Amino acid sequence: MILKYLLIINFTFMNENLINNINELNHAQKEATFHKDGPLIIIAGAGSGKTRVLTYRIAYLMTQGIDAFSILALTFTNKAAREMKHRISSLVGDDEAKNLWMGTFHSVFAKILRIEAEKLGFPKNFTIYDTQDSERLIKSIIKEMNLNKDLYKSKQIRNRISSFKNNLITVNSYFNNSDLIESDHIAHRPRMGDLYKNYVERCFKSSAMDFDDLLLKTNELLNKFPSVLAKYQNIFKYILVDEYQDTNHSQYLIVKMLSDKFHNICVVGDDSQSIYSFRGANINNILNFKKDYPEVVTYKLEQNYRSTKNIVNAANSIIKYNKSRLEKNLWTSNSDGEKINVRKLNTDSDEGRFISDSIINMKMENQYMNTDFAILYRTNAQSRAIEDALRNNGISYKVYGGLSFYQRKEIKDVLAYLRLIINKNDEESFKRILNYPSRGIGQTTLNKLIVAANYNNISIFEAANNISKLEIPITNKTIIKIRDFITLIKSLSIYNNSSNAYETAKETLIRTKIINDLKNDGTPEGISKIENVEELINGIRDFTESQIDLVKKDTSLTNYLEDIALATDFDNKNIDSNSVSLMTIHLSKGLEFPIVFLAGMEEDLFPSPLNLDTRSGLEEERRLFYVGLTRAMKKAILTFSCFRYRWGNLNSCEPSRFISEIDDEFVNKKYNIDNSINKPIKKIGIIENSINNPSISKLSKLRSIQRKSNSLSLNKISLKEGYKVKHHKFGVGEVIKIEGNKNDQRATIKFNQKGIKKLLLNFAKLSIIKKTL
DNA sequence: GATGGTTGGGTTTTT
DNA sequence: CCCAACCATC
Repeated sequence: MILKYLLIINFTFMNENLINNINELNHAQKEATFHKDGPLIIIAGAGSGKTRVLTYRIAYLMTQGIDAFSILALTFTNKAAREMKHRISSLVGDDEAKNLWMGTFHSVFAKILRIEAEKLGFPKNFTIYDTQDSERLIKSIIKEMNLNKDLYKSKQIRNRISSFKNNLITVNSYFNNSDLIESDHIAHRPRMGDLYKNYVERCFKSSAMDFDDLLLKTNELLNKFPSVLAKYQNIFKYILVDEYQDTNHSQYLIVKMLSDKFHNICVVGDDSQSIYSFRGANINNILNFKKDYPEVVTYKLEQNYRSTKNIVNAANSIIKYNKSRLEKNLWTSNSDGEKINVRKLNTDSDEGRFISDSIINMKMENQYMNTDFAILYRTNAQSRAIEDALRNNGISYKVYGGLSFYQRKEIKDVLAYLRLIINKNDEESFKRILNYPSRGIGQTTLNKLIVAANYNNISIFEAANNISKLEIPITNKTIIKIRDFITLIKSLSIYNNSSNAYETAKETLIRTKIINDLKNDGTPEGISKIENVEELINGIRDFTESQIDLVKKDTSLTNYLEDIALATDFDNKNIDSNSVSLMTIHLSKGLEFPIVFLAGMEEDLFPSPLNLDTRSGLEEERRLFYVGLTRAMKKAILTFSCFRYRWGNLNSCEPSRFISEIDDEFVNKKYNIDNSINKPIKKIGIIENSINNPSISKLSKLRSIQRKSNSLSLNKISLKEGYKVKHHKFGVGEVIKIEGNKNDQRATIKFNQKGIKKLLLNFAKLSIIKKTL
């Protein structure tokens, strides 16, 4: 009904292309697409076409005379934004689509903050600190404050500050909150508040904002300046938020304020796919949306177009174990497909080998391409064993995430120069390169500069710039070196004033002699560093060249740095590079692949032991599993190993509880039948997988057998007294005594539940939980 | 202040 | 296992 009505009215404004596309939508999708004014929430199950709805909805709004400039669409990744924009361009034309405000929260509001920065006391050219920068700064503040670094762990402190910021707890509100102060006292961190205060001040003095600041300062801006709020409220007449289940409180408030005038707020999400609580995401934002907008209209997209029945039903059967969720019934009219396969392997290397062998076999049998396969895992560290196997089999692959390109040391060093050229107050960049390449200015001198800067309440650069006036006790010889450094930065800065990003970057490499330094290194690592730096420079060239096509071209270094500060690995992704994709399940959100391997389905790995303390923690792990499984279109294969290397030791593992949570009728748990009797360590040598699976190549069998001898000898876990260990039957305990010779070691272990036991290490299935007391 | 070697510590996920 | 931080030496 609605559809008919709208189509008749609007036919002339919508082009045929758009009409044809929209006509393919199902009823619920159409309704959500055509909902015009007022708040709406779209609960969109996995693979239910939410991106299509969002895309068509924006295109549709544009045909209804709504100016592209007044539509704000917030996505979870920049890549998603770019793809959506591209798609909309093809529907309504590039001229209009390019005017849409589209991007991640961080990138959109960074842009706005640059425009409004001065109101908050920041210069327009503020630097964006990534997690590493923040942590380094916190580390140095902890040192300066003479705090015990075992109690004040920089990483933990950063997380805590981050969660303060994401919940809009400023330094002032911290000091007014007795609960927070008390909890830090209990945690033996009475100086937490001062630490927080110092960190905020140092960022300010550095003219830097961290990731959380981009949201916090936006809140501050909109709260403190009603005229600014009004301005953006009027600009953004229609606001759309994708992946709403993963927004944090700070983001929630921004959206709420901006949409307060027109109430044209559309949020899309799936509570079952909320997996980012560790960075402050609050699932209640989606669960309680109705409370904020009583007039909200809810649409549910429940038909899955992505996966087979077996996959959808398996996923449903898992998620029902979660207590808190919105009512939803995901279904599909796709074919049954194959059951979910579960495979048991000996070791993590066998797991990798099984996966790569399977890929080869499936490619031979079914003409799959490498790009049809994804290998997903819980932690980045798991990629190594899989990579080795793929490499040995000559399968090209690409690992996403992990240490990103821009986080590599050599890249950060070059970027530090570029950042300092733009913003001389940037403390972290200054510290990074003051003595890189080595110019004879050491830690002692740096400490003196920091003290002087703090004392005079100026940035380190200023302190170094005024070194003689400040009477810092530094020898003349060193002062000359510092002056040279300052002059270098200043001269590059002047050069940059009349050059684009590419020219400045090239000039920087020449004048700083970084390339010479790397060339002198000569090691393979050094060579790869040179290659990386070259890649960076090429990237900068591409950036400046791509700007030339744009209407508002901006080839400046400032613009480039802004661009990469919020870039992720995905943004540089080469989509048609014929490779198998490896990534964490987190990163796979929003993607789909015909064939998905979920590797490392083991207790103590997935679910992560760090999330098992709370019900909500476990439920989030389960949602993560749900996300992983629902990436698969045709086939999902779960693998787990009996033994896995962890920090250099071979540890025994047990299958993840999630495997048994899948309803039996959708799973093929072959390993149970073939291998249900013997499990002791002596049996490791048998390559269960190869025996059960004739399709695995002989070559691989040979390799596995060769491997076997290794496995056995490596199996002796190097236990020491005081270690905490876990036994599959006796539970957690502590090693009291080790005796016997190398091949016949026995350990006396005091188990928490089952008392003291003597175990033969050759046979006991033990895994190390903690190496010290 | 640079360098090289040792040790101890740490792995969840990321804009 | 892999890194960073620390220490001892030049």
